[in-house]
Amino acid sequence: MFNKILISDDLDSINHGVFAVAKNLGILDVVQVQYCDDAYLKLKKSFIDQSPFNLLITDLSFKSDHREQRFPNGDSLIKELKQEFPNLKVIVYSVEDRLQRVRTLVQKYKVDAFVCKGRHGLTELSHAIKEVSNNETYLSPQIEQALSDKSNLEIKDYDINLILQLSKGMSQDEISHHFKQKSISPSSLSSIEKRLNTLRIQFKANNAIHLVAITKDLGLI
Amino acid sequence: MFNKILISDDLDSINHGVFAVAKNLGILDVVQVQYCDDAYLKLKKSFIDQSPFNLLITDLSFKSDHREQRFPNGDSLIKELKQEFPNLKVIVYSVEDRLQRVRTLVQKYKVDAFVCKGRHGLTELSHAIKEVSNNETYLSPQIEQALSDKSNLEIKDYDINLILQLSKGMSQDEISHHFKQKSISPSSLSSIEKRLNTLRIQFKANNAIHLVAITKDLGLI
DNA sequence: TACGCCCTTACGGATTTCCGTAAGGGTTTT
DNA sequence: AAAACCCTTACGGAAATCCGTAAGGGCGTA
Repeated sequence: MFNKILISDDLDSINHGVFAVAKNLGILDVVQVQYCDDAYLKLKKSFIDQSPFNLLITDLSFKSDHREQRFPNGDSLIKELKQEFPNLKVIVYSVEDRLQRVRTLVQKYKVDAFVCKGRHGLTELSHAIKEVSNNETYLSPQIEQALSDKSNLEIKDYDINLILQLSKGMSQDEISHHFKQKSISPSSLSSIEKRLNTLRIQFKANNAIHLVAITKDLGLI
Repeated sequence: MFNKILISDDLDSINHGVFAVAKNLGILDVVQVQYCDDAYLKLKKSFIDQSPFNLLITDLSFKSDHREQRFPNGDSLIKELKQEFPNLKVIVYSVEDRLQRVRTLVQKYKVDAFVCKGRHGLTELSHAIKEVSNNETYLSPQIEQALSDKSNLEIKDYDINLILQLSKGMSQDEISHHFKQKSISPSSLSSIEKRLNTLRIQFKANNAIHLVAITKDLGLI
């Protein structure tokens, strides 16, 4: 079991519960922060001081306020940490349960567990901590399928970027110019039309508006 | 101060903290539920038994699971309760901080306080309980402006419905037919175009796609 | 009543999106 | 090497959108 862990969540109400769970598992050294930047600094320092944290439990979305932040959300923090401290275990504790989001988190950033805040979030979190301490991974039941099989549509960064530009109000023609300028390929209007067409089919969208609405709901953009 | 209150939030981690706050204020009878339907039943019963709850603290969004629910979210629960038990005080405790959403909650449903879950959510909640017990209302600082002045664009239910249909993939022509069938006025294609045009201007949207994306972000649809 | 104002609706043209076809280039298969 | 395949791009027509103009009706005010 871990002996020193860090909890990062902007909501004070949540920190409450997570702290209790950690203490319940017999973890003595439990530190809490409410900003990703604070989490980073505390982790960095702990490694320099040769008394590193073993585990980070973090939320994904953090409300922004007056404090200027280098890491505006959990995603960016995790990305940096996993590069700098590959041995640090990371558990995501978030309300996020959209498969696409979970998938990128787990596959790209290699988080060790993903627990959904929910009616039994704390129970699941407790399981997760145990599993991760045994070098296993853990996913909340409702998102276990996120990694498996079919639903694994091949959506490339290009596609996401494309839909994102659309959602920002650019016409397909403007996007074409924009891509040409940034030398993103394919950039011809025709190709963009074609790509959007296949995306519409994949997502069963009637038109571009529908496509944007759907992918927004999925958390893809 | 209240002597009997009900807390309704699907997240176990949150209930933790809210419970602590209530107890801290010296409230003896604090009951927790994780479903809106349970909240409704407990409230109903308490009134029948002549020992009514004085206050409901509830979240807005509840994850749906296997249990079929009459009230899928806090909004619908509040709407019903305020009709049936006008004397019951209601505090919303939610991460929601989009002004448009707050506004309809406060203006339409007459909730007594709206507290945003945040870094100091529990502190604010404590304030709110005190204020409401003195027949005052309370809004978290970051949303106080929600009720005041300018930002009060006149967006009617019709407009929201219109954009909603758009986001569901219907063409403007289809929406026209749909409205005619449901005798929603105006229903002509021309009027729909016109209305969308003014909405685009209001929201500074370049086109319909942009409009849907913006209003989705605002929580309007 | 007459006038002005606003809302609904119709119409027409410019622009954009949607969708099929097809040519050219690169890679893989046979 | 030829064939098959995939991807990018071009083109053209149908459909939908965007946008201005204008006619008619309801309502309040002078």
